[in-house]
Amino acid sequence: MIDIQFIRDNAELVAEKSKQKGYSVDIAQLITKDNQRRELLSQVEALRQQRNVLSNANKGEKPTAAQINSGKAIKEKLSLLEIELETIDADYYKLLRQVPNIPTASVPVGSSEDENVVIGTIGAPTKFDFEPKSHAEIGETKGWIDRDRAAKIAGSRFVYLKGSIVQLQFAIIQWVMSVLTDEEILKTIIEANNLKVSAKAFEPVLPPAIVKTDAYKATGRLNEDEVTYKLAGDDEQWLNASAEHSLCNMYMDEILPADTLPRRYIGYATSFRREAGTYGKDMEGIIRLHQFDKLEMEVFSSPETGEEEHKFLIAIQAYLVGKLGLPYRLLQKCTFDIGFPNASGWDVEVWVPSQNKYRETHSADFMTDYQARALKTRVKNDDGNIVFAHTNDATAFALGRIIAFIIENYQTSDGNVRIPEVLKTYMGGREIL
RNA sequence: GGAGAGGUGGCCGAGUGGUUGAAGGCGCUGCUCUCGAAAAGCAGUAUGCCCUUACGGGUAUCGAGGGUUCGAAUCCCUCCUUCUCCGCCA
Repeated sequence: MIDIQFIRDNAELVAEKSKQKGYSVDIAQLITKDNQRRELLSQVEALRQQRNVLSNANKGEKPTAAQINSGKAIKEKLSLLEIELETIDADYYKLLRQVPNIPTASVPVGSSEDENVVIGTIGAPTKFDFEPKSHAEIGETKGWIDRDRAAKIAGSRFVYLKGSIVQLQFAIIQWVMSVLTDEEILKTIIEANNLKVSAKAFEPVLPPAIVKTDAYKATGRLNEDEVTYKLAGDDEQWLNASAEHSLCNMYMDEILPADTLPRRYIGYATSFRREAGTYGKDMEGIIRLHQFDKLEMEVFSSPETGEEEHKFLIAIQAYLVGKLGLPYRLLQKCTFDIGFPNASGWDVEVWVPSQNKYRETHSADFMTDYQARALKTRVKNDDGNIVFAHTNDATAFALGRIIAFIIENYQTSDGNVRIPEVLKTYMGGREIL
């Protein structure tokens, strides 16, 4: 949610920025409801005051009939106004929640994903002196990916992953954990990118794979129609569509002392997505499945360091992909593409030989205080002031997809796949998958 | 899954219908005392929202939501959750 006071003071700006993100919001209507709400609220509170005065007047003694009658009169008036307030409240919050976050100044304005800006291209597209195969082809030949039997057991868009690539997945996990918990490595990334953040290590987390409705809604990421699976029965519970969805709400309704920030987490979770309406090349192999494993970074920080943490997470993503030896490019997403709760968003796209183009593997999302306001995650400063925290999340690796792209970029003419240098120690020193 | 007992402020803990936003203790902050510290004494110490330039005032919150009542932390209902025992299991 956005600060209502900010909307009152900057109605036109908010309307304009919402439009740039591709959302139409009736700010005028929101302001009207806000005024009505406050008017009614003061009436209700005045009545409640009368009620409190009356009931405090004769503590310990029996009230007179007259007192009871006037109490009853207040109660009747109050209940009518309270119902009215409830209705306006609902309208007000519904409108308020429709207002997306305001992009930061550096976000390019654009009206489609074509207007995302390529900030840098690192490494050249992999060259082969043979016709490269798709990861799906290689995976099937090697017996690494079995979609047919998974379809029989689980349905479409599930797989059995088998053999070496399973070990590869665990090698990636081990490597990422070792990088993100090593303050010396973090320091080198910070210095190389001229960032003003602490080198505090990330804490590894295995978060719940299931999220309750209220907690999920507060993240702003619950998408019932296209993404999120609801558990059967009466339980108000959903399957996690990303580790982020049970990480970002970890401190829901809490106030964090400023000197404990930033709090950085590296979460690992199996993620589930409906993927309604997707089609085409991405359906091949393991690029887009209903179930995949993901390493996700999440950072809670003070407002002062939120944007710098965002840059830090992007720098870490670049470090990780670079160390893996994959050709990639860095994309700053335009206003249209950054997403509803985002103030800024960047993607990493890795070169995919079989598709002859770069495909998204990572995204970094900076929410300013937008998500924290809905979650009521706050920071208590040393001077006692309380403000909303800033939240950042960023992919460390979406494992299915990154494995697919490693396979494609590291394939050899004899049909094998080399193991990236940084992962060899986690694969028993082997050279070939 | 079954049975029982709980959920009160940063923490412990009192409180079963009327100055209880909440005793008392701990912790924390400030002041007094001291060369300094400790001890002691005094004062302060939750969060949201509304009004207010400010000082301040109002209102709500005792796990969450609803109900009863002139009046609810206290009574009733539903849900969530913690602990203990049993069952089952990795």
